[in-house]
Parts: sequence; structure tokens; C-alpha cells
Amino acid sequence: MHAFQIPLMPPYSFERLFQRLQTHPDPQLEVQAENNLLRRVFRVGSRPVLTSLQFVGSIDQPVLQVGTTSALSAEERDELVRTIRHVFCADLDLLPIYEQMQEEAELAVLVKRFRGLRLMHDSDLFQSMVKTIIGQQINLTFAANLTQRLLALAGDEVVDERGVKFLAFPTAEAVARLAVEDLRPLQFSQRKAEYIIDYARAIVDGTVELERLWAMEDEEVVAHLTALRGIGRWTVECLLMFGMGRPNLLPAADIGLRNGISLVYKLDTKPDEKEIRRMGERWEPWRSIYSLYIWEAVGAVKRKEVWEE
DNA sequence: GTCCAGGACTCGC
DNA sequence: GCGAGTCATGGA
Repeated sequence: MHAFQIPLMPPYSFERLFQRLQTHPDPQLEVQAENNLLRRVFRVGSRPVLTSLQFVGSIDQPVLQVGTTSALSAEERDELVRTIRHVFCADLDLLPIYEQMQEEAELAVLVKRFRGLRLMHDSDLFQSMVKTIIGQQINLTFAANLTQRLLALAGDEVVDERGVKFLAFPTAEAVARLAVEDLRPLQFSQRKAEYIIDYARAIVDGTVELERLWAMEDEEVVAHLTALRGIGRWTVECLLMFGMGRPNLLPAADIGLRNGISLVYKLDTKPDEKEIRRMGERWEPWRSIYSLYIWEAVGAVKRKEVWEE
């Protein structure tokens, strides 16, 4: 085992991260909550590397202890560290965001309750988009099942030292080689299978260049990608938030966010997209973090956490 | 059985 | 431009 440490920006709540994973299962993660331990495969270059991630320290002095089963060159290790810092949102300063959130009593409650909660981002933009398309319309549990089945069908297998098998997320090339008929038996709808395969082929043939997105403004990315069939505004907003880590996204049409706002503000009805965008104006430029904390209020209810104020 | 899930597309008006 | 229907499954 090759080990090293990555310091994280405080506050960082491992407890909240693991609780969130209960309601937001990730098929790529092996979770050992009792040890604050995660294991998954990251791609370094194109090479799948099995990685263990143990959270040590505390909410105010958080450190990630990283181990890989295979040896890495200095360059590979730098790339893996960059990926991990991105995935675990290691560099975001939450304090000014909390200060702003506390201006609203309904949100100050969330800051107190979820202090140190950060988004887990996707490790690359291809898988972020595929997972988001899979998640369109269906519940999170079913979405995780479909993602797991796609991993089993087209992912790359990595075996650890004890012979336990892990799957790396399929490459765009592997998904581009699939046919709709391969995904239908996995309970992908006809259209969803088409969207995912078409998207993978657009990546492989160069119609879409994901690396160019990093230089674009949020709305440019929306305009650029919604031109593709099966990719609407919600999907690109999720890509920007979960895949790219952009801080100011508000997926106002999202059913979970609508439920969350209704819950947090104790409304009798679900606000519509227009109302949410109007409310969100005062949350700029941190609307992604507001969204996360509002979503998590719904997650806490699903987990039957006791809600006290 | 019914309704809703962290949507998007197509069609008819 | 806007509403209704469609897709597919699982959990409440």
C-alpha cells in the first residue's frame, strides 16, 4: 500500500458526508462508515487505480489519508491528488458562505445542523453527465441501480489484494460501443439508452470537447450542451454543479429542490421554477451550496433524523 | 391500486 | 408558447 495525506479545508464533516451517502448511494463507493473509510477506483490517465480514502483528524482539522494498491509516478500522484481534492471539495472556504446563509433564519438552521457538509463531486465530466442523464426523472435508488448495472456491463474491473472486485466507471469509448439493445435489459428506457450512447459517441468523435467547458461561463455551457438531444437545462446545471464544482448553480426545476424549499420555508405548496429563481437571487454567488443544504434537509427527513430548531 | 421520484421530448392546439 | 402524454421502475 502506497500512502500519503491530503489536508482538507475546515470545516469538513465526515459524519455528514457518510450520512449523505446513506440517502445518496454511489455504486462506485465501498463505504465503511465505522472506519470513516471509502474505497473506489479513480482513473489516473486511463489507468484505473484502486484507492482507499480514510478521513482522520476532526471537523476543524480534517485530513484525508489516501492509499493506493499500485505504485504511482510523481506525475500520476499529482493527478490523483488533484482529482481527489476536486471530488471531495477540499478547497472551498465555507465560512463566508455560512455568513451569508445566516442572514435568513430558515437557512441559519441548516448551517448549524449541517456544518461542514460539502458536495462530493464527480471525478470527471463524462461520468458526471452519464450519471445525471441516468438520474433524470427517476428516484435516487433506482438511478443508483441503473448506474451499477452500467458499471457491471461496461466498466473496467480492478481486483484488490484480497481478491475483491471493483469497477471503474466505463470510458466514453466503452459506452460508445454499446447498442441500445444492450441497455434495455438493464431497465434503461429506450430514450435514456439512446441519450447516453449518443452522448458517448459525441465525445468519442469529437463533436463535444469536454475539456473546453472549463473555460466557459455557466450559461455558455448550458447553451452548448442543451443542443444535444436528451440534455436539458436541469442536466447541464447538474453537470456544472456536481461535475465541474461551479458554485452558483440553482436547478430551479428540480423536484427535490422544490420539495426542499417547501420544507425549509414551511410552505403549503411547492414553489415553481420562476418563484425559486426569484428566491435564489439573494443566494448569489453561492447558489450551489444553498441548493446542497436545502436538498440535505430532505435527505435528513428521509433518514428520519430528528428535526429540532 | 395510486402517486411520486433530484426530466426531456413530442405532439396538438 | 403551453399543457398532456410517454417513458420504466420502486417505494410509500
